[in-house]
Amino acid sequence: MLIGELADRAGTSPRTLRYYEEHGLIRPRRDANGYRQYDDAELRVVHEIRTLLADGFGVDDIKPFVACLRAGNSAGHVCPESAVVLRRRLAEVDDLLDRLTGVRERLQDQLKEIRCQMTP
Amino acid sequence: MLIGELADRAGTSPRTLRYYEEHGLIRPRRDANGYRQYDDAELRVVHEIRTLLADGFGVDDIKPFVACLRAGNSAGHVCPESAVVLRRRLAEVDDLLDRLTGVRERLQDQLKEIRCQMTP
DNA sequence: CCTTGCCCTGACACCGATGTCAGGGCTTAC
DNA sequence: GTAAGCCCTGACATCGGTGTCAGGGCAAGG
Repeated sequence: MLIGELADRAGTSPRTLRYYEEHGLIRPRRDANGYRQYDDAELRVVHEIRTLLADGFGVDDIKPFVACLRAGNSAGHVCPESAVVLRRRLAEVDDLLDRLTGVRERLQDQLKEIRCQMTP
Repeated sequence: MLIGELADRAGTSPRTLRYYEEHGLIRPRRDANGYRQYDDAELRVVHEIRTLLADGFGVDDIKPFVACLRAGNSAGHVCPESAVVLRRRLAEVDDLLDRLTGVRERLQDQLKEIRCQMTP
């Protein structure tokens, strides 16, 4: 499978796949051409990568998940190295949720204050 | 008051104050030197700016708040123009909270799955 | 032969608030 | 006169995933 086909099947672009490769997430073989050649299993890997990115992981965080999948596991998150990253990200998300909740309260208070001023 | 003093009092840097000016948030007078000259009221404005930035507003969003303060109001958020921005940001924050909550659930599920595998 | 369509590499653009550096001017104190 | 410390402008760097363009190769079909 060439890069364009994999990109289509994964719902992304060749540019993006080359970026993942540049960061060590995928390692396609090369045809005599120099063209990247992917086998079907890579589709699964790319899906894993994109799901994790969508959940706010960085490319470097994702490496353990990919390694875990490549090692034959049924999912990328069932390895201890992945768990470390999962826990770190969970802490970040909790932090973010706390701060956003605070922001939300301040916003609501300020909006409330406007309405009160309008009916003095 | 010169820029360095205002920066110190506001807990920020001259660079940052020049950036706010560049984006139309503050307009200091100039000494014969060319040096920026700020009066005390600007400290209040800078605090407002920094609070809003910390709550995730962009510099453009902040303009109505500053205008509201300058118009003699007790706070930057008590004007209808500010309310529009407040409501928009509140919607953004709600969106973000929803998505982060989803992420958090996925993370917890995956962590749970690891523990289950360890005690089969 | 020429076109079309895919592939390759390398590089710049984006967004937004801030840091930082270069190169130069003013004021004050020694 | 000179050193220190503030000020000025202008410009590039940051972070991260992606778009996009330039310049060039390869393959298949007319």
